[in-house]
Amino acid sequence: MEYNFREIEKKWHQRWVAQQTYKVTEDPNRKKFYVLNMFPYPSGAGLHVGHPLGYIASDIYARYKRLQGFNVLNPMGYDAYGLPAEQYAIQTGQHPAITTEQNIARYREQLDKIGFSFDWSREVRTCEPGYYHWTQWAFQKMFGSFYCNTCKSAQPIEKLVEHFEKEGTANLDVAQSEELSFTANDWNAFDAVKRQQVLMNYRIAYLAETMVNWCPALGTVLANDEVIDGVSERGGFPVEQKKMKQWCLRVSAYAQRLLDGLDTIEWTDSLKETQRNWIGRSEGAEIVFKVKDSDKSFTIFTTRADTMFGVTFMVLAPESELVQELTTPEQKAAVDEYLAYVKKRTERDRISDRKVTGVFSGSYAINPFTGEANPIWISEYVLAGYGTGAIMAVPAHDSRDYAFAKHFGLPIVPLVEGCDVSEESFDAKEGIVCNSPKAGVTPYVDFSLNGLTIKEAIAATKKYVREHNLGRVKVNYRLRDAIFSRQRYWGEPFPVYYKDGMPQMIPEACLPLELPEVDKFLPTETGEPPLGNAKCWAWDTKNNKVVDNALIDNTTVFPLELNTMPGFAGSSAYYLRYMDPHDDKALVSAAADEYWQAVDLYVGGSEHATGHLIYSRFWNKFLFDLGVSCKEEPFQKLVNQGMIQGRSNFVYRIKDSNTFVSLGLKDQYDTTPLHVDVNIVSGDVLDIEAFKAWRPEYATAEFILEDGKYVCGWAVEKMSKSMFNVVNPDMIVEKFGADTLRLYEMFLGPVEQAKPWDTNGIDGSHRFLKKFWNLFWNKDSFAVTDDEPTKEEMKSLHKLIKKVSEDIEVFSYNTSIPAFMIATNELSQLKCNKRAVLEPMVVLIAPFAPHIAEELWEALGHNTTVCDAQWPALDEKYLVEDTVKMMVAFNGKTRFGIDFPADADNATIEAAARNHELTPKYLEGKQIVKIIIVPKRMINIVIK
RNA sequence: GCCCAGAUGGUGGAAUUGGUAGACACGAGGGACUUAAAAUCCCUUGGCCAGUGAUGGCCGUACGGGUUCGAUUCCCGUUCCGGGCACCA
Repeated sequence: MEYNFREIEKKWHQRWVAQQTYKVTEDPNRKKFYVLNMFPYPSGAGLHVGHPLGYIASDIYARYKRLQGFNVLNPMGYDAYGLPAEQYAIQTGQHPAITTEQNIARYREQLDKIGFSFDWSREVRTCEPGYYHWTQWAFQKMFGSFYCNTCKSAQPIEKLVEHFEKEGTANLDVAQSEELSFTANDWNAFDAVKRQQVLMNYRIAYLAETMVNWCPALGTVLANDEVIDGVSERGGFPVEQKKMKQWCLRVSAYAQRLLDGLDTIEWTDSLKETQRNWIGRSEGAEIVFKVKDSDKSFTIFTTRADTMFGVTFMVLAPESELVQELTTPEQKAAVDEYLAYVKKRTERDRISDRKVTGVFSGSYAINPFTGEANPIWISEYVLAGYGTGAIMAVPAHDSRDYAFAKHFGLPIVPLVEGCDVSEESFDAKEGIVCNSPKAGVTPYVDFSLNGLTIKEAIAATKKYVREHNLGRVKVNYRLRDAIFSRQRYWGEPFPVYYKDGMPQMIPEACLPLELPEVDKFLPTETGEPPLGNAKCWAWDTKNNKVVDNALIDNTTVFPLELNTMPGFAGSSAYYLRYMDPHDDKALVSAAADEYWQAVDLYVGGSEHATGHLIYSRFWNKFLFDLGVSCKEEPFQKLVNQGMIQGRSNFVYRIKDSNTFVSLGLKDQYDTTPLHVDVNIVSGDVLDIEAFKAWRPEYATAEFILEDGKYVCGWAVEKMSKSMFNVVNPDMIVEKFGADTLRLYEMFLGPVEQAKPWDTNGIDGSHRFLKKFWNLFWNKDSFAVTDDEPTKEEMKSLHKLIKKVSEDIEVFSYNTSIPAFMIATNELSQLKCNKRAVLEPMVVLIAPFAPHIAEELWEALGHNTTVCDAQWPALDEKYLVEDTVKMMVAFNGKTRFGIDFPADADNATIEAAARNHELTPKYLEGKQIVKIIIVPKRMINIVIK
């Protein structure tokens, strides 16, 4: 019987569906295991061979865990909201829901061919009301919560109101946008609108006028992680800074917990490092500087409190509110001119040319340590969004301050013994402090830092600042709050209406608030987001329903929010929804959450390090505070699959001709390399007829061949349509079968590593499956017998059990596949066709190649699927060797191995080594100095 | 600039974590079967040198040092590639 993969795979796909083989239910009697892939955005291009890599890797793990007796949750769904469907809608008028539906159908068709063990009954789509119900619900909960720094958790906003009623802002330690100060009496005197405004300062989901990354080409704002080098991540359009009223999530409140949580999870060091950088914790001090000849003062943030005696000027961010306050009338014209200049510059300009620019404000600040008056400058190198938007400049020990001081001729005072600041600043945090005044010399401070190390000096200064009320010790984070509004159509609508200009939540019982229909997907003529085109988009508070805009009276019927939520909203808690996907009472029931806990193994690309993987952790921590999720960290172990790159092929056209020259001869001509479709190239040899047919202009092409062949050049590039290097998994499945594809993708290299796709090697994997098949079949008869296997055959099997079990645990599939090949070859040479060996082999290969495993399992006479089999147990006794080969080395040079009984002791080995008849050649005229025996490995004989 | 991870044949990659470097696969070369092709099977395949030959010798894991009886593996320095952060005070 031949290995007919087409029939086998078709048969088992049908049977798996019919028998619901992969449906899972909570079962308290079985241990659970939750495997998850980052769900895909269903793009119009369909899957290429790179996409399934992570799915295959995790599917192998899921199947393995199941064979080990775990109740495995391995779901799949779609991150269905996204820009491409919306842009397609703008161009063609086709509703994004239709585009998305079509793309999902195509994805599903492609995924089904590869034989995954997904429980499709748990599929989620972020764009379905039953799903985004809970996205909206979570948003409302965030709106109704504030973050308490003392109890380190989110709390209902009502608690904060209670606090205000009793003591105003006294004794308040909470996360907030600005530090407000009012009494209980003040609060009680505020009207409803004012109270709402105040509460906005504390809510975890809040509306605020903020500087946003505005992308005019896309017509929307973007989050920081969606902007790369000053251009949009999608499309590469320029991004500018703009002040807009936006929904924000107070992610920054969770900065410390996001940082601490990293120590409790099994992620790669590099990914944790990326998140630590992104969170950007820095410990320092906030110090208050008084303005000279004024009652004003302002606060700066520094991590180098030890450099107080080296401050020679101050700098404000151009966007800082202090700029208007501190600019003197004489300097106003110059400052205004500078501000206009800064405003013109985009984020990209700032990054590309780092010119030293700035202007003097006219004011001076008094250094609280020395009493010196330092000029206050304004410069774009100070960022408004970090710290307090103002710094003290210490040019001797900060390279940016140094460049500024040199450019504007400001003084530079070094503070570290032996440092040379004539050419550049001394930024290192190592050395002994000098140049601080002797104790008692200034009327301002009564201590000196001279002689301390920098670290000691920082600590001493902080202590002094705290004790003398000059400021406070402060931890700052680079992590900013997430902008949560997008001016788009194809996203979750906010369950929010506006009354007196203040947002109100629609009642929880009325969720989900469904996305309305619009005639046009573009922004309105007045510049409002696409939802401004909706005719029926107003909230009737009497009847609690969406009604026609014409009914808006602002007494009972109010306008609804026109923005929608960003892409990360729907993907932030989807792993919880998979636990209980059809629950219409809760995001996830307590029982389901209690059973599945959190994702045990999460597989996906590292490109989500500062996006989805931060937002999800934040979102989950919030739900944890609410008691919805029982685990604080959502993803216990995370594996980043490497990207599969394309391997492009090139042909070389001789300039101004239609003649193409083969790779080896191209240097003799003046040629232009052109991408050629990799599907008409095999082993870098061009199929000339297919090439001529590929494009009309090549129909008359001529070729200069080498050895009768046209050899193409190649390069590794991103897999993309424009480079003609996209390899479609359907074609591979059609030609070789899904099992071959699965095996080959895993064999290609370590899962975590980026690697180019090269279809050429796939034959090897396919051949292996045929050999494996042929262990069971002899021509057309099933050849498996019940004979007793030999020890040697059992050894082959148990070596394999050991290797494969160990490899799967550490995701090292690329080395277990060779182990299968070796075992198959050994058994094939031994002509082993015994059930006791072959049956466990089928179970071992089932995670990797499930279709062939099912077929053979059935042929072995089982009437259950191989998925319900037991992972074979390792019996070490078959691996114990009778003899051990010890390597013998003379002065470190390895010469040969000698077999010893496995239980030989060192004395026996040493005696044998001394007397061994194989050694005289090396011992002639030499003397043994010592013999070192490395247990079970090596006898090292030192001779003289 | 700072942080993280790497560098092994023609190619993808192994190496029990300090013990015979190059498993396995691709590609290449040779052979068997065949009228032929496909398919299948077998042999060779890091480099250099010696030998008719079995075989033997030397070099070899980016580069330069070090530790060790012994280093792809550990330590120090250099170069190069990839990733993250970046006027973050």
